[in-house]
Amino acid sequence: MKENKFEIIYEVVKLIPRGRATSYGAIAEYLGTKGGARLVGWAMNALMKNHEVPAHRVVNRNGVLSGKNAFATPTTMQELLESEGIEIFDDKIVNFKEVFWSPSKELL
DNA sequence: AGACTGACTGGGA
DNA sequence: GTCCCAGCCAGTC
Repeated sequence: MKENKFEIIYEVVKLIPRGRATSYGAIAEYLGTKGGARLVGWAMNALMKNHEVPAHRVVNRNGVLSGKNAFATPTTMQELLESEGIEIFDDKIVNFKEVFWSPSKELL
């Protein structure tokens, strides 16, 4: 299954602090696969079954909830983020810059 | 095996 | 600032 990479992604996503959010590129960079940003998204797709992982904290570089459609409902992701204190407007994080969490920098 | 697609990103126009 | 093109890895047809 080669889910080894996905496993790392799960670990990183689960390590995301509450009220924070990160981008696919940040995780990809932490994994060492720069262009693997899509891979992260693909991993999230497989992560769907792993509801133990807060995938709602993972958004694209623009801070847009691009993967909201992967959740139970397109509004689930927004509801979860708002529930954690993150402000969402038009399916995108308002203060994304403030809630942005870099794994390779803050995690260390 | 070859080609297309996808929760993406970066650089150039 | 926005729009378009090319690159990346993994999975599916």
